[in-house]
Amino acid sequence: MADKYTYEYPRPALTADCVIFGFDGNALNVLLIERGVEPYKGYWALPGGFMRMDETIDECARRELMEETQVKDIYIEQFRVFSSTNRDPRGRVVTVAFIALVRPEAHAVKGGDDARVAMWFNCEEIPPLAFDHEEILAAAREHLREVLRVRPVAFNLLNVAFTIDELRRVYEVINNTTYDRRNFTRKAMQTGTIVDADLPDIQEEPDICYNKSVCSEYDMEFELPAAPSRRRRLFKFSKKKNDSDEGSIKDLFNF
Amino acid sequence: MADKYTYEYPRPALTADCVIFGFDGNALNVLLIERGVEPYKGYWALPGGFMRMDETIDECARRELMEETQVKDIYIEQFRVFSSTNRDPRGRVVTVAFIALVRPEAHAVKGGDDARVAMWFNCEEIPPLAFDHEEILAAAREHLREVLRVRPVAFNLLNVAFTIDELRRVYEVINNTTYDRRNFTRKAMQTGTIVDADLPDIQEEPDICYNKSVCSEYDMEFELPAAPSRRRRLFKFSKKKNDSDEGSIKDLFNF
DNA sequence: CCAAAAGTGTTGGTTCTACACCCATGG
DNA sequence: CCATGGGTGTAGAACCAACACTTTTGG
Repeated sequence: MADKYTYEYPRPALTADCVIFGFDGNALNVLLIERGVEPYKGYWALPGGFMRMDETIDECARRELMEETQVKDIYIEQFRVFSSTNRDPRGRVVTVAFIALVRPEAHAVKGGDDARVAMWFNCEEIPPLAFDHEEILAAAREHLREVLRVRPVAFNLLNVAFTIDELRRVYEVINNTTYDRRNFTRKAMQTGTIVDADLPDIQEEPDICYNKSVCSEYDMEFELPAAPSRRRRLFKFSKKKNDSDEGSIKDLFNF
Repeated sequence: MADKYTYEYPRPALTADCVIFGFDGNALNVLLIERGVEPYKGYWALPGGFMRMDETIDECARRELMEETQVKDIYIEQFRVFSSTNRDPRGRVVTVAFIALVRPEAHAVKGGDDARVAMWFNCEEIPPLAFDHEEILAAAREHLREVLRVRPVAFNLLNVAFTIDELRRVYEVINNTTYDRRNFTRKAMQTGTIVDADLPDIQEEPDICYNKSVCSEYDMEFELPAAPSRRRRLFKFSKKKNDSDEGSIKDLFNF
């Protein structure tokens, strides 16, 4: 209870906040937590918490994420530090914001282990949030859009095996547009980023989490979708770049 | 001198480190500072420093940058937090890493105002660096490559008026490849991201710093390149997106 | 049986790549 | 006068956008 830690110069408190995105087959959702204490008691907020001295900020974010979702195999990446001097009424708190993408399997959220109430909200129907979390959320959606152009992250919002229409819907929701079904299908297949998932592939590797920096242990504790009753064509993500598309001009100036 | 600041829980120190990129017409350079004190005395390091309690981390980075380059109109953007528990032998220090892009005008660096020695290094010939700065630098180069695909940042490495070949060289150096001169020219012009700079354009706006989040005051204290003796065709950056290229399929899966 | 969703090809227009010569300038 | 760098066009190949009908499945 006593203030035990002293320093020569003032220091901010450091936290990690996670914007956890999920996809329910139609819309993009975000996991929020209801605050049980002041400040902002009763408001919804992004899950997050203080960094410990024996962990990195990424480990901190992953720990918070685990507490909320109970799922290991998750894409997570930091995207921005928020450090306005007045963003927390209790004092100087700097937060590192993360985005996390979880597969539908993890959508069943047990209330976090510290008795907080967690709930999924449609991205388009967000209640007022605590602190500057609305700003963080808006930045997260923008970041997700950008990163989707540069790295194949969409797959982390789907089960390992998915239909093309599910994938297309993810792209549509994130980019807030619509795509022609046939053209999308052709493009996705001929670029070689997805392959049939029916049979385990030759040259097998864990095809999970494609992350630049922070990368977790792989897990694969998922079960094949119970009884594929209808014969829908299932795909999975494939890392393979199919041709020598290095440094081609057509990728330039696509702002 | 006494330790005056006490907290209930331990807190890390928080710093901002800048990877300052410059372009000399041929290669990509980075501005480094020689450390005058332990630890890593005599090593080269990224410019950076501790955040004050009355500034954001972005203001901190900009302040450090100003001290080194004396230039205001600079593109700067945070890109990653580095927080390994042992990255600084003096204790727990978390750093927010930034990339900054400066125009050739700023290349003449006066040694920083605190008597530190600052020097430009070719990106391909970097000496051993202090702390984890080599890792930060490598991440910065990777980040620069990614952001170049998504936002028109290359122009911040050139004078406001530039030739197409200069622009092409910037792209080549960052992406570590080469482009056909004619094809690059055609693409750059027909996408409408550059326009002739000869005469001040209609519909004038300050065409500086194109930055998503952190954005500075504009300045424009540059002079036209002394005596354009040969008639080279000069261009400048133009924000204009020329057609309805929103949500087109061809931009997808370009990993 | 019906409604809803998934699967599939073609065509015309645009864009990409690969490639070589001329002109202007500076030395 | 020569060397260098900057400027410019075309033709064949690949890709993109727009478009409608059939089959399957679930209710």
